Amino acid sequence: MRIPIQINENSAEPLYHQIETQLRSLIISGQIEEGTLLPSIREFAGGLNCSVITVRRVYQDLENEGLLRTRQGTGTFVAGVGEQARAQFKHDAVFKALEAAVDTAQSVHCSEEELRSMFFKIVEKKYGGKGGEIGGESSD
Amino acid sequence: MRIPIQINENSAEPLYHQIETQLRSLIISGQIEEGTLLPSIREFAGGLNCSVITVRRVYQDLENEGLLRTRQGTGTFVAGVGEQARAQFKHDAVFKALEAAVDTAQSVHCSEEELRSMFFKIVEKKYGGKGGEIGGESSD
DNA sequence: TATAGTGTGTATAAAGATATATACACTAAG
DNA sequence: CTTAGTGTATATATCTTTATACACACTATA
Repeated sequence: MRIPIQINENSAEPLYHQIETQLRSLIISGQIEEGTLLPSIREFAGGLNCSVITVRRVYQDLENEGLLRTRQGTGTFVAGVGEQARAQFKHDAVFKALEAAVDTAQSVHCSEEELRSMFFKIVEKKYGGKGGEIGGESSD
Repeated sequence: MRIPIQINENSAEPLYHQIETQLRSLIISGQIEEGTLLPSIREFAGGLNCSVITVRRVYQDLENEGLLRTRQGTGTFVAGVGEQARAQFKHDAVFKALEAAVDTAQSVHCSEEELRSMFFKIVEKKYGGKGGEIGGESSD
C-alpha cells in the first residue's frame, strides 16, 4: 500500500507533525480502509527520507488516538473509525480552518462586517447560493 | 508603536517563527517606517504573552538580516530596507507560494500539463490576459 | 519439533532546536 | 552616584530528530 504523504522541507512545521496530520486525514476520511496493513516503519521512513524513529512516533501517536493498531513483529494496521470520531474530525478541521481565516482577517484589520460579507459571498459561490441562508438578515 | 502580530496558539509553527515572519513582512512592506523604535523586548513579550527570550531571538535574527538595529541600554530600531532587499523579499515570498502550490499539485497526482494549463488560466484571469507573456526582462 | 533467517516493532542514548526564568550589563536621565 | 529603562548572558527544561542495538513474530527447512 502506497501512502501519499507530501513533505514540505521548507515548512517550519515539525516533520512528525506533517506526517501525522496527513496520515490521520487519510485514515479518517476513509481513503485508507480499515484493516489495511501500513508500510513498515523502515519502508515508510525510506520513502519519506526520514528516520525510523520519526515514523514510529507517528504510528504511536495515532495508535494512542485509536486510529491504528500495532503488533510487534507483525506490523501496524488501520483501526476502525467510528462515525463519532469522523464527525469530530470534520468539525475540528473546519473549525481550525475558519479560526485561521478569522485570525488573518483580524491581522489585517478587516472589520467584522467586511469579514461576514466576504464569507457569505464565498459560501454562496461555492455552495450554489440556494441552501441554508438561515436567519438571512444580510442581503447586501 | 503598536505592532500588529497575530499568534496562532494551535499552529505547529514555532512561536519565534510566527513572530519573525510577520514582523519581517511589516518592515519590508514599509508598514513600519525606517527609524521606528520598536517596543522593548519585555513590553513586546508581555503583549504577545511569551518569554522575553523569544522576542530577543526575533530581534536578533532580524538584526542579522539587516532589518533591525539594536543598541544595548537604548532599544531596537527599524533599519532602512534597500530596494534590493525588498525585491529579494518579494521574490522569495512568491517563490515559496508557488513551490507550495506545485507540491500540492503533485500530492494529488496532478499532471504537469494540467498544472501548466491551470496556471496559465489563473494568470490570464488575474492579470487581465494582455501584457507581458514571455518578455524575458524579469528581475533575476 | 527445532532453529536459523528475515521481517516486524521497541528501547536507549544523544544531539539539536525551541522556550523559559533569572541574574547581569549597558545607557540615559534625575 | 542612583535609578529606571534598555538589551545580554547563563543555565535549564522541553520538544524534535536521529543512530544504534535489542526484542518479538512469522516462515522455510531440516
